Amino acid sequence: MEYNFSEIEPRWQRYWEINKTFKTTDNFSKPKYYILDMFPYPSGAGLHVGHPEGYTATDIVSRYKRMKGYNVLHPMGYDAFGLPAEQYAMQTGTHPAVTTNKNCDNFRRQIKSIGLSYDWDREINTTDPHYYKWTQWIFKQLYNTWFDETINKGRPVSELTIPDEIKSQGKDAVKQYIAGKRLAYYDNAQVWWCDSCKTVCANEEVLTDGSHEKCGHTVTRKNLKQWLLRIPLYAERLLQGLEELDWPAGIIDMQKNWIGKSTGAEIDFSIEGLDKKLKVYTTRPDTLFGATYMVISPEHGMAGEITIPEKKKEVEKYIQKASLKSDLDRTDLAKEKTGVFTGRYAVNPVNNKLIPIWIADYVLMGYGTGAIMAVPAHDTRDFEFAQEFDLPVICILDPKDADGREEILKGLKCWTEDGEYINSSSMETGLDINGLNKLNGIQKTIEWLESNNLGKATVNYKMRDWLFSRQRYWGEPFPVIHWEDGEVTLLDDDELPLLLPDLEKYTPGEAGESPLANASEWLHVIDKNGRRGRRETNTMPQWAGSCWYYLRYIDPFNEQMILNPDKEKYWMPVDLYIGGAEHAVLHLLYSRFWHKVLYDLGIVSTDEPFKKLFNQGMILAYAYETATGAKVTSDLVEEHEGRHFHTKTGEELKQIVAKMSKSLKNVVNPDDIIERYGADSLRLYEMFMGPLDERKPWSETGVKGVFNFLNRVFRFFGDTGNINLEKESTEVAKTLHQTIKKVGSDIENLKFNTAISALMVLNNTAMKQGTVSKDTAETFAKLLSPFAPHLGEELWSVYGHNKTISYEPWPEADESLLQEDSFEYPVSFNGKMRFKIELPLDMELEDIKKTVLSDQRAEKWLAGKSLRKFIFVPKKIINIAVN
RNA sequence: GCCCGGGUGGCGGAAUUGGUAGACGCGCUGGAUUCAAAAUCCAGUUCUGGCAACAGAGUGCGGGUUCGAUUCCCGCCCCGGGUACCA
Repeated sequence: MEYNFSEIEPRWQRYWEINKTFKTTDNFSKPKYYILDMFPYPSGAGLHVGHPEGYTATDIVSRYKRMKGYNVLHPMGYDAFGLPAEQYAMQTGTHPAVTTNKNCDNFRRQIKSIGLSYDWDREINTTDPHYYKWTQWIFKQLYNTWFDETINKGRPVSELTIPDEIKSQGKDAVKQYIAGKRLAYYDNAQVWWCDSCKTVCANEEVLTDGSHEKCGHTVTRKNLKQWLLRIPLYAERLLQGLEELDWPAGIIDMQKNWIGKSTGAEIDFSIEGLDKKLKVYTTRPDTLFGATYMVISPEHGMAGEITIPEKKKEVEKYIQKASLKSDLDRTDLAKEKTGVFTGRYAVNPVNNKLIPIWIADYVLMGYGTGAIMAVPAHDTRDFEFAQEFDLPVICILDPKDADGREEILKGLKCWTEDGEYINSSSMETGLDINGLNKLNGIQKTIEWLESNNLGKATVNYKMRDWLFSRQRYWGEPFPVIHWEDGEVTLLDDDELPLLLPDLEKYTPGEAGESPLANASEWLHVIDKNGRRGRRETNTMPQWAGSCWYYLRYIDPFNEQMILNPDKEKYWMPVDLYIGGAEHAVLHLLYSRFWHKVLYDLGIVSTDEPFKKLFNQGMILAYAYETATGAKVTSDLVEEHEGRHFHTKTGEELKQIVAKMSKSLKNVVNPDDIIERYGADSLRLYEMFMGPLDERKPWSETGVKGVFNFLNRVFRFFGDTGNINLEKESTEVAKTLHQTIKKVGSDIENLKFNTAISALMVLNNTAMKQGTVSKDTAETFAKLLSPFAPHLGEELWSVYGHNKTISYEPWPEADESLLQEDSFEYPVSFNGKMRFKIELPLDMELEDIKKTVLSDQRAEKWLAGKSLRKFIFVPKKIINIAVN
C-alpha cells in the first residue's frame, strides 16, 4: 500500500477541526502546561521554513504533554500592526486592515496545513479593536502608575503623596510633580528619526552601525515631543528577575548587558570662581588622586557658565561641531579624541589640587551625570585624550609584577587592572589609601567621601527611557487628548477602544506628523465646556501589542476585563516559550517590564511571564559561488556525484551556507515541501536537521530521507499483516522500551533530532524482525504521533480505534526489560580499544581480571610488557595499562 | 576591544558530561529485482597501508592533567551572534 500523505493529511486536519480536538477548557483540576510560540507578523510573503521550526517544536511538546495528562494551552495569533501594510496602503490606497486580514488568512491556511495542534478558538490579532482596547487600557495603567523606590514597586498615582512644598505652589505644580513620576510621560526628547520610515524609533531599534533595524536606513537625531516609558525605574527588578529564569545564558547575558548596571560613586567637585558644584559619576573613586583633568559633555547644562569669556568663541564652535557630528556616521569618527579647554579649573576634593575642565564629545550626556573626572593613568579613553592634548598622567596604582611596569609608573602607559596604590594620600584632607588594593581602595574612598559630604555610593544603568510613540497610522491610537490650554487627559475606560479612523490617504501629515493628522473629523474634539482639543496623532510601536498577548490567550473574549484573575492564576506563567533570538532584548525586555507593572498593580499573579525560554536557530540554505567568490543563483547549479557545476559554463562551484534570499534563489517555501512530501515530512525534517537552537542548512535530500522513513513506517506498521505476534520478541521489546525512555526524555529536553533517530532505530529493528505484536505497533504509533501526527492518527485508526490518538496515555518504559545480566566490555590497552568481551555483571573483580588477562586476544598486547594497572569500571570499560 | 555561542567523516549531525569516536540520516560504491528506468531490498562506506586478518593515524592548532580526553586545564587560530568612548 502506498503512503498517500496527500489523502491522509487533509483528512485528519478536517477531523481535528470538526471535532475541535485541541480545544482547551479551563479545567482547573488538571495540571496545566502553557506552551507559547512567538506569534508571527503576517507578511505578504507568507510562511518561510523558519516559522514551522519553532512551531513544530512547541507542537511536539504540546502533543506529548497532552498524552502525559496535562491540560495544555497552546494558542496562535498575529502581531499584525506594522509598516508593510501601511506602505502598501500608501501606494495602492488599500486599507491596511484589508491587507492584514488577507495575510492572516494565508498564514492561518499555511499553519493549519502543517497539522499544528493550536486551539484556534483562542486566535488573537493585535489589530482587532477588541484586542487593542486592552493595549490602550494597559497604557492607561502605565500612565497612572508611579514607581515607589522605597518599596521597589509600582503604585497607582492616587497613592502618591505630594510634598507640602509642591502643594503650596498650586495646582499646576502638583500636576507637574505627578507627571514627573508617571511611568508614561509626554516630553521633549532627543530621539532617533528614520527618514525612510518617516518615524522615530527606540534606542533598542537602532543597530550598532547607526541603522534602523527595520529598514536598514541610517537614523538621525531629532528633538520631538513624544511619549516615553520609564523602564529604567524597573532596571533592578528586571535584572534580579533574570536569576530565576530558565533561559538561554546568552539571552540573559544580553539583557544584563542592555540593562548595564554599574556601581560607583557620585562625587561633587567645587569649581574655582563659581559657586556651584560639578557632579561626576565614576566606578573608580579610588583613582581620585590620579585625576588630572575633568571633562563635561558638549550638551552639559553647565557648559556655558563654566567656560570663561576668553574661551567662549572656541567652545561654542566645538559644541556646534559636536552637535552636527551626532548626525553623521558616529562610529567612523568615534575613535579620534577631540575636545576643548574651558579655561576654568575644578578642585580635586582629595588633595585640593586644581585641575582643568575640558569639554569633549567622548563624554556622553545620556550616561551618569554627563561629566567625568579623568584619570589618564588608569583609563584608556582618558589616556588617549591626555596624549592628544598633552595633559599630565599620574600613576597611582603600582601594577607590581605586570609587564611594562616601569612605563606604567612613569605614566607612559595606561594600566586598568588591580595593583597597589601609590601617591594616594593627603595630609591636608586626611585620606590615605596607599598600599591598599582596588577593592579596598574603592570602599575606603567612598566612606571618606560620604563622611565628608563630598559624594556618595551610586548605582547607574545604561538602559534609557523607552520611546513609545511612532508617527504611523497602522498602530494602536493613544487614548489621549491634548487640550488647547495645555492639559493632557486620557479617555475613560468606557470610551475604549479608541478606534483608528478610516483615511483617504495614508501619507504622513505636516512636518513628519502621523497620517492621523489628516483625519480632521476624528482629530478634533470639544469637551462639554467648549474647550477644544486634539487627539494624539502618534500611534504605539509594534512592541505594544506583543508585550502582553500571552495574557489575552488565557481569556480572549472577555469584554469586561483584560483577563479573569482565576484563569490567570491557573495558566500563568508561560511554561515554555519558543521563538527567535532576534527578540533577545526588545520584545522580551519590554514584555517583562509591562508584566512587572501589571504584577505590581495586582492584575497578574506572577512577577515573570516566561518561565522557560528557548530560541530556535535560523534555517539557512546552500548557496554556490565560483572560485573567485562570485555568487551563482541556485537555478544555475547542477550536481554530479556530490560536486556542483554551473549549468551554462560548466565551471565547478563551491557550496557554501548562506541565509535564504531572493537574490540567491534559494528560498524554500513550506507549501512546496508539503505538496511534494507532506506535512509530516516537513515537520520531521525540520526537527531532524540538528539541534533546535543551532543554525543549520536546509537540504532537499534530507527531506527525502525522512520522507523515506515515513514510507517505511507506513509500509511496515500500516500493514496489519505484520502485526500478528502474541508475545513480542526480546530484541524488539528491548529496543521498544529503550525508545520509550529516550523519546520521552529527549522531548523534555527539546532534543528532537535524537528522538527521531531513536524512532528510526526502532523501525529498523522491527522491520528486520519482520513481525511485531499489536502492543508494540500501538506504542510505536503513540511515540511517533507528536512528531508526525497525521501518520500517528492514521496508524491508530488502522489498529481499529475510532477516537483520536491525541489523548491516549503516553507509554511507560518497563525498566525490568532494560535490565541486563551481562555487559560487553570494551577492553583497552593504554586507552586504545583492542577487543570486546562479554562478562556477567555479578562477576568478581579477581575473576574478571583472570578472564581478561588470560584471553587469547590479550596475549599480543601483554607480550614482553609488564602490567602496570588494571582498571575496571562496571558497565563501562576495562583498561589495562602496560609498560 | 569586550561578552556569549561553535569548530567531529564527502555532507547534516550522534556520543548517557572523563570511559568502544562517528548513532541516525544524506551522499557514494557494489549487488538483488527489472527488457530498462524509477521505486524497493541487501552489503559496504573516517583516513592511510594491506587481497585480507590486521596495523597506524584521527574530534581546529600547540601544550598539560589522567590508566583513559571530542569532554577538564593553559596558550593560540578560525567561524557565527551580541555590544561598543557607559566613565
